[in-house]
Amino acid sequence: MIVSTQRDTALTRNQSLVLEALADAKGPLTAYAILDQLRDRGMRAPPQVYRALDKLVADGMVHRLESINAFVVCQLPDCGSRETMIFAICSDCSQVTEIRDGGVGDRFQAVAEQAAFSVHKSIVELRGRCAHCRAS
Amino acid sequence: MIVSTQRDTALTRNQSLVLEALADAKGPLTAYAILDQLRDRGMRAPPQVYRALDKLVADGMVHRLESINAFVVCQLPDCGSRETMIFAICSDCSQVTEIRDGGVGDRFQAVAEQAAFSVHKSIVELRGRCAHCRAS
DNA sequence: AGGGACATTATGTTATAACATAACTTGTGA
DNA sequence: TCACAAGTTATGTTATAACATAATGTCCCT
Ligand SMILES: [Zn+2]
Ligand SMILES: [Zn+2]
Ligand SMILES: [Zn+2]
Ligand SMILES: [Zn+2]
Repeated sequence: MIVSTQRDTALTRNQSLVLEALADAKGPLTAYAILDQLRDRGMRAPPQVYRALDKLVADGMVHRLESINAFVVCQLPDCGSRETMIFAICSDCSQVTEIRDGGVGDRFQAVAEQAAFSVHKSIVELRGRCAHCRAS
Repeated sequence: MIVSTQRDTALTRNQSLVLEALADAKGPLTAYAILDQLRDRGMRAPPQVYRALDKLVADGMVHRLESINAFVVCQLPDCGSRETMIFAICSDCSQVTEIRDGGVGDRFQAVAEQAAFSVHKSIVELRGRCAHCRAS
């Protein structure tokens, strides 16, 4: 039921539907899972979902998890910035914790500089087990 | 803690072919690109390539790049360990530089601990431009 | 103001490309 | 004959190309 976006133009219907699906989900969803979930609200084909996701990701309201081909709603404020985020993805329950850590980004810049590489975007995904799954 | 790899066992024919293809390539290759390249040497279907890749990745001789669904031959010694590697992937020419940096892994452990998350594997992929592409 | 002409943006639809694995069969050597 | 590598077929999963239509905005002319 989250609708408010500080950053940009108002969301279109499809964008709102996709964002709502992700916000209501307990964890990340694949594009096709979103599609299945929204079929009875008019979503019919992959491009509709992917186009909505493109916009939401560009605005920092949703993040793509590269290692599991899935999408998760942003958990932190001000993710439109280009700052490095760390995603801790539980291999058991697939729940995601989003962590902001400025130091990591600085470190990447430093090591990349040694390799004469200019960093535009950093992808950091930690695979492991969350506290809940370790306890059970 | 189990750290044994099958590195000392000889590679099978398909494994050798796939490793050779990746070693000869000037950048990462997708599984299907490898398949196409090896058709005239007997490779016929995706499972053959993926099974070879599974073994080479498990042994640390090849790395999977999650953000581009491609594979690259290891550029550093002793990658069978669980140490964190950083992959700098040029968005222009797709060439990859593999960087070892122990500090980053320690940092991940620290921030994950704050979130009660136990890290098993770290994925770090930097997207940007290599020196050569920036110059041209 | 009102109404076309045009551009722009969002959406819908079909088809297919690209990536990955399940399931089964066959060969091969200890 | 048992295990395992390899081969084969089919299918599942993720993502985009290509084209068509609808909705919206913007301009100019009357
Ligand atoms: Zn975020
Ligand atoms: Zn968990
Ligand atoms: Zn390596
Ligand atoms: Zn380059």
